[in-house]
Amino acid sequence: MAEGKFQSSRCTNCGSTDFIKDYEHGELVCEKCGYVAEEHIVDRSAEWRAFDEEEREKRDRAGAPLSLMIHDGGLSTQVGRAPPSMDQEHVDRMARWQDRVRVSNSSDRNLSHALNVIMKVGDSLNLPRTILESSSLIYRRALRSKLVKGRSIHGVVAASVYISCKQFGMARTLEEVASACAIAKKEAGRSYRYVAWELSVLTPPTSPEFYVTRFSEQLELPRSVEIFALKLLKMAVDLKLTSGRGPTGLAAAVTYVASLLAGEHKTQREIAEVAKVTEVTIRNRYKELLERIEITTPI
DNA sequence: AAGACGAAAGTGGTTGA
DNA sequence: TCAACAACTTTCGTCTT
Repeated sequence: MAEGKFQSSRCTNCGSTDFIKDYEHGELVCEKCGYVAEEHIVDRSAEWRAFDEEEREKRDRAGAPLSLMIHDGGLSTQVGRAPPSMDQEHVDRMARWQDRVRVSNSSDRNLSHALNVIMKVGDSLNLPRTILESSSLIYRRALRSKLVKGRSIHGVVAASVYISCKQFGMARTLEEVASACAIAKKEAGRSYRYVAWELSVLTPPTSPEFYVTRFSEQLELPRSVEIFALKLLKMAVDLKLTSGRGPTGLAAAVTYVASLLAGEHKTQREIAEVAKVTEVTIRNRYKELLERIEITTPI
């Protein structure tokens, strides 16, 4: 099994046991040397469970992969935890299921259409299959609860995708999801609040740390800078500097400071661009940070 | 000249009466 | 429904490197 490889949590390059997760690419990367220990961990859904012996044993004993039906109805109780994995077999099953319902009644046609949209959105947002499957389950629950009636399919798809991104800690903003669904942010937001409320799905705000990882990657900053930024972020959280603040602005600010102090200087403009916030916001955030934190030179 | 700074006014969303 | 509010944006003049 591919998962087995992942279990040896020692870097084959330098022997370190410290790994960090790259959510953007679903990779497990050695903290010391940057060696990519395992790719596509998100697709295999290994990263959340690989260090949990009990879970792994359970799965080993069960043998076959967990069914798509299992997390149906269980979403509201699974907040913060990743649903079971999905492999090629699941994708095939989903496709077959999609084909099967195509000719049936109106709600099945609606579902079929929505699944197509979800696939496209997932493609343009670079989302792993696990999230797409989870999105489709949320959509299906919304459909069953008659939430789609009188609303646009795209709106409910946006809500479903956004909710499952949040549940998986996948850093995607509402704006990005909305634009992938070709709808306005306002409509996506309305739809998201409605669906989340009606389905009683708890969605904690996306943690800034997921954005830090993503921005560092997009800016091609070295791993050390990202790690430093995460440390700064933790300080900010501990100092309660984060409440009420947008996660992207915060992530942008710590990324900026980290890049500065690590001698890998990026301009406020560059960071503002990938973070989709303004330079002013970056300045305001990091000013607050510098007022409260004694910066010691990193590395 | 580019980057950073910060003041001031404007925007869109939330909250609470 | 409306006003107050906080976070954020836009714009722009000024300072720094």
